[in-house]
Amino acid sequence: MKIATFNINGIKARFQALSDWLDEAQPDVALLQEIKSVDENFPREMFEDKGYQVETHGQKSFNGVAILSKLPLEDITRGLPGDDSDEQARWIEATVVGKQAIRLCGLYLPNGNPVELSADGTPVPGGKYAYKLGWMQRMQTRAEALLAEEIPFLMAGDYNIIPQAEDAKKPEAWRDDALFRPESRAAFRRLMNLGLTEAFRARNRAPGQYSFWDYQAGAWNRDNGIRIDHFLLSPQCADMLTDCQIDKQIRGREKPSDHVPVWVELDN
DNA sequence: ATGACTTCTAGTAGAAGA
Repeated sequence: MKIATFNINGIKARFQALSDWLDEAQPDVALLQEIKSVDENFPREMFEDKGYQVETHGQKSFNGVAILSKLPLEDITRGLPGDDSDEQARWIEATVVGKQAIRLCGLYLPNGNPVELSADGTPVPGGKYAYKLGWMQRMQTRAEALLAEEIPFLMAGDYNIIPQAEDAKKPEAWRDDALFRPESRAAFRRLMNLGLTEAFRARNRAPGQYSFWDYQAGAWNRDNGIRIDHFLLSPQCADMLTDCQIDKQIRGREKPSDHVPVWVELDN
């Protein structure tokens, strides 16, 4: 089963590019982020015509996640548990039913900039960086609950985390950024230290492998990128991993997203 | 260089992204 994640940066602006990529890459499942659309305006028929079941968790203007699947989806839930006051659409779960069922978590982790710190160095409560770290703590709690079930699951999407210096062309430029600060990377490590496998690094140790290039300052032409779109696999899911790749060439096309798809192949 | 691009919503600028 081929499962992909793709931050499309707006479904209206990316419809053609997404459609073309689906036709070529033929993922069984696509986890989408930043659909920037309410559920009613998502062009679901266009994907249903390609054979996908479409489940969205949308929001006006910003954020929004979705799952497209050629295999049946069950037990769909929307929103990351742990804070009923959080209205941002960044999390969707479903169980994809193949030979073995896999619980899918599609996520759009908060960016976290600008970083605002109190005098004691802790994030200012109510600020964007505090929201990011709090969101990651809720994600940790959700991962612990799923691990306790001992089922195959994965958490994939735009993490807005640069895990290591080798995941950025210019790591020094990101030192104080919410994507690379020690607190952000530590929270990502805490997830991995639960026993989750980062699929790309399990298959490829090469530096300079990126999934995002800024629109500005010729970042793509200079290969000035960062790797921030990730798959974390539960132990039972990691057993099935046979491949993980980044569809880098997509970034050089007409009217691209600033992210490219990342995908795993699972033998399930 | 509190910038460059691109998206969204709104309605001619502004917010947000990373």
